[in-house]
Amino acid sequence: MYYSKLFIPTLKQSPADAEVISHQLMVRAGMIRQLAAGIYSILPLGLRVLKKVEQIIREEMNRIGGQEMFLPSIPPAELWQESGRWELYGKELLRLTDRHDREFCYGPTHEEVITDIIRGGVKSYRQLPLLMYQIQTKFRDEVRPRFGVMRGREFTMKDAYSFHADEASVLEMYEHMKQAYSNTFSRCGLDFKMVEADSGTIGGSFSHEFMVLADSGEDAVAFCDTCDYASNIEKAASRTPDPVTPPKKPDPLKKIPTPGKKSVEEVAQFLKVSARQIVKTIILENENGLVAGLVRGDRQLNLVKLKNLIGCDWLQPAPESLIVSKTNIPCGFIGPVELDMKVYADHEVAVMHNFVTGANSKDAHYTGVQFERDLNVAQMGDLHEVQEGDPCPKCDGGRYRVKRGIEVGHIFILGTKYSATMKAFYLDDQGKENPMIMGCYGIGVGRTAAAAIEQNHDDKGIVWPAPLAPFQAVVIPVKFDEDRQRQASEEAYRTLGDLGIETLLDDRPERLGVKFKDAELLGIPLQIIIGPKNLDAGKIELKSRKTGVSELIDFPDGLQIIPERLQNL
RNA sequence: CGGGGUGUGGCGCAGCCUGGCUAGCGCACCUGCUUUGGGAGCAGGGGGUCGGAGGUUCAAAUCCUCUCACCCCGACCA
Repeated sequence: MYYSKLFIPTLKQSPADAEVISHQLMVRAGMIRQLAAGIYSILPLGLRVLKKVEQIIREEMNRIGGQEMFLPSIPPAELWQESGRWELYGKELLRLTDRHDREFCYGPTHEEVITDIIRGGVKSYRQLPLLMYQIQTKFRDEVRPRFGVMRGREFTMKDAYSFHADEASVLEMYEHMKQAYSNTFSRCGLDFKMVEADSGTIGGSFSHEFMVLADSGEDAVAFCDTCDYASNIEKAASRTPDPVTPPKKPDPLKKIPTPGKKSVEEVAQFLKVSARQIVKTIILENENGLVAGLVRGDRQLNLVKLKNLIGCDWLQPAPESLIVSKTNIPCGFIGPVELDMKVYADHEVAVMHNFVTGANSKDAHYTGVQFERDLNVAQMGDLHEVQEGDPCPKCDGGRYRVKRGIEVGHIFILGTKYSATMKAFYLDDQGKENPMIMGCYGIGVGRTAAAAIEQNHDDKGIVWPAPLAPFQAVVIPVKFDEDRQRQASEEAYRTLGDLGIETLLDDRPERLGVKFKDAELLGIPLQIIIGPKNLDAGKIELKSRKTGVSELIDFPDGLQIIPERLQNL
């Protein structure tokens, strides 16, 4: 395409409200424009990239037997009431009312709709398994949209759903999905990790996230430096600590005045002990009231782990006002000894002796606390968040590393959660009715593109992996209005087109520097520079965006090597 | 939802505290001349309800009240 005919509004300066690099560059490169919080217009150049991502996803979904379809973006409330999510989903679900006062929502995900269709069309185990998918606009009324298309409210998502007659079948599909997702993100040129993820109430280890490693990621990924164990930090298991031989004569419980010393650091300094000798007591609130979580002083409590251990519906830090009104103990001095609520202890705490805790009264702490003797613990488990350097739970000698990640894909097995409540039943070979077993699998299309930029950019702009680039090559004449250069440029443009290369011809009457800057900002993998001196010698210049290395090639025959060059980008 | 911040041509900003004359600067845009292998120079030009509403005042971008939008920091998610 001819650059002068396209709408590519590039900017020299970043918009003030763009925080992360991918957002800045997508705006500067003329790919997107913001319309409202978390709502973006996708401009032609941006759409070309999204279509590339979509096409890769399509090919990988089709390869494992996925069937593409397109579901309504605005489903009626009844389906959601039937599944129970009309109430459960909360404010993130954008609710709409039509002229007849009927309720609808803008679909944030489509389990209900697809389950409704499948239950009407599938009656026999012979029709299973099925894998259905769509690529469609979703809307989630996020509390805090940010980072451009990385966390928009309106966004494009590939969502897939599978239906099975038995567990083995869904597990097999799950493995296919892992492969398809790995292929997809590899083909997008991304450095990613497949990690175990919290599967919430569904249980089992059947949930994986695909994380693109990038400093701007909103999630943390913990992975072993030796074996292949990797997990979202929310779920990353810690190694069970070795038992510690108790001292022959344990210290007695002693109440020590610690005026004004609230934090672990303050108490440790004041009592001249290490943070590892202190036990932190964190008060949380769930549907049944207050509970306490215990972790070592140098650890952070992992809320997801504790929630899973308790098995409650929700769990959050209790506000200080609530704690004080219920317990009459000021924050900073709470401890597990004779605390009037259920106490859950991290397994590291269980092997401690002679430790320090709050004394449940203002300006005082206990020393010489003994786990067995002094505490009444409801349950113990792995409750702390792992840190860089912690031992790997799966292999000997391995150490955890922790990095930031962007969640671009998530797969999990749903089981019969929707099929049971929505009565999606099939008849098995005994003629018996069973709920179908389901899996669901999502990829954020725009987020994948943004993640690609986070991983592939430099101070000049985007450096697209060739498979995602809006154009694979750009022909840059030094002066387009000079006859010989124009003819050579157009010939190069045609030749590349014949070779199946998507090419941009920069025919604008701009100075060369401007054309270079734009080509670099846009991140087009290969530049073909056509100038008078090189033409005299029958040559043109081929320059790589990524390496900045340029070489002279014969014109026009040398153009034939370009498809091969692109293979390696 | 809590806490903080910002709204001034398409983009980035100054002006506001201490009201005052035609609202200014850089980039971008239009015209002309010169220039032309790394974001050109000169000259001329177009474009702004100063987020919105109300108020104070002889006079409001500036002060007051209300309101809307957007951004940033904390619990959810592709």
